[in-house]
Amino acid sequence: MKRNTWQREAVRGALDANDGFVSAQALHSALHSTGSPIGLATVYRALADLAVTGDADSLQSPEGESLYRACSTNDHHHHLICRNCGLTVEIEADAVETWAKDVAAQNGFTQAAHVVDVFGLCAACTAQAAASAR
Amino acid sequence: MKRNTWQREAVRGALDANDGFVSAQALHSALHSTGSPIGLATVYRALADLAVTGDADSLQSPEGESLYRACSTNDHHHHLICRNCGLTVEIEADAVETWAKDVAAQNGFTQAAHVVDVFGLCAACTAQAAASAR
DNA sequence: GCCTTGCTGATAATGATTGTCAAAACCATT
DNA sequence: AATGGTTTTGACAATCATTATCAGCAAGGC
Ligand SMILES: [Zn+2]
Ligand SMILES: [Zn+2]
Ligand SMILES: [Zn+2]
Ligand SMILES: [Zn+2]
Repeated sequence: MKRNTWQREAVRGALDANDGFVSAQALHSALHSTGSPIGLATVYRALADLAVTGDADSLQSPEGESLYRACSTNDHHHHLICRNCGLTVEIEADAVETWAKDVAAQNGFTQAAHVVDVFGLCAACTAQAAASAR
Repeated sequence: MKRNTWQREAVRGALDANDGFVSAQALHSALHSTGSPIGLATVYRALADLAVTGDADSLQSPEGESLYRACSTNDHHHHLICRNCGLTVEIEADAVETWAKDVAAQNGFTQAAHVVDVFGLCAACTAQAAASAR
């Protein structure tokens, strides 16, 4: 049976407190900075559990790191992510869903899954970059 | 100036000989099995170069490993990949291109890039899986 | 409160990738 | 073809994220 521990709650809470996608390491650091003595391995385990149950979304950063986020819905959706500050916008794209399904079927593929993420610079970071370049 | 070495050619050749996406480690093993004494670090460097120049496509496997492939075109495109045997189909999706651009612009994002990959089981692997399950 | 058993955390282990740097290979020039 | 400045290579160490271990702790049913 699955038990309830304060550690699991702490990780869930830390995820909720973060707006963008964060790594397990970053979340562990954040928890430590608030005085929590939670272990790193436990953070990894909790995040993996949350991802399995659908309570957290996960994706691979372009650098190959696993990032997690507590999204507002557990329905299938995608993300628009600022590569500078991590600001994340949840996006739905029925057109992309059907396209992915169709392209797989047309090529004889089954059990299709897809990875669709958009990375860019948010308006604030764009302005900041322009200012510092001046 | 960039020099031409047999190592670079060997990596390019090994990539061409492989139909699907392969990891640097796998490519190094493949080269070794043919008797090539090329070093692992060199394979990593060559692949990084090929990716920068656009001669190779790269993506992150769902497990976070960097995979490379020599595609038939250096134009922007995406991939449908068999997660069992690695069979890869190059796919174009103008609809997805415009969608990605639009969704970024509508949210004030600039310098947008996107990651779009479809993973599944190819027809052959699907049949094989069905047979072994019987 | 007791007991069973899942959970935690310090630490070691793993595995991919990158850094180091002396030796070897390129290549324009002589 | 030999020379020399520069780049590239490769063996190895170093990093870094993630996972495995495993003894001790604690959640929850009794
Ligand atoms: Zn931003
Ligand atoms: Zn989708
Ligand atoms: Zn296949
Ligand atoms: Zn595209």
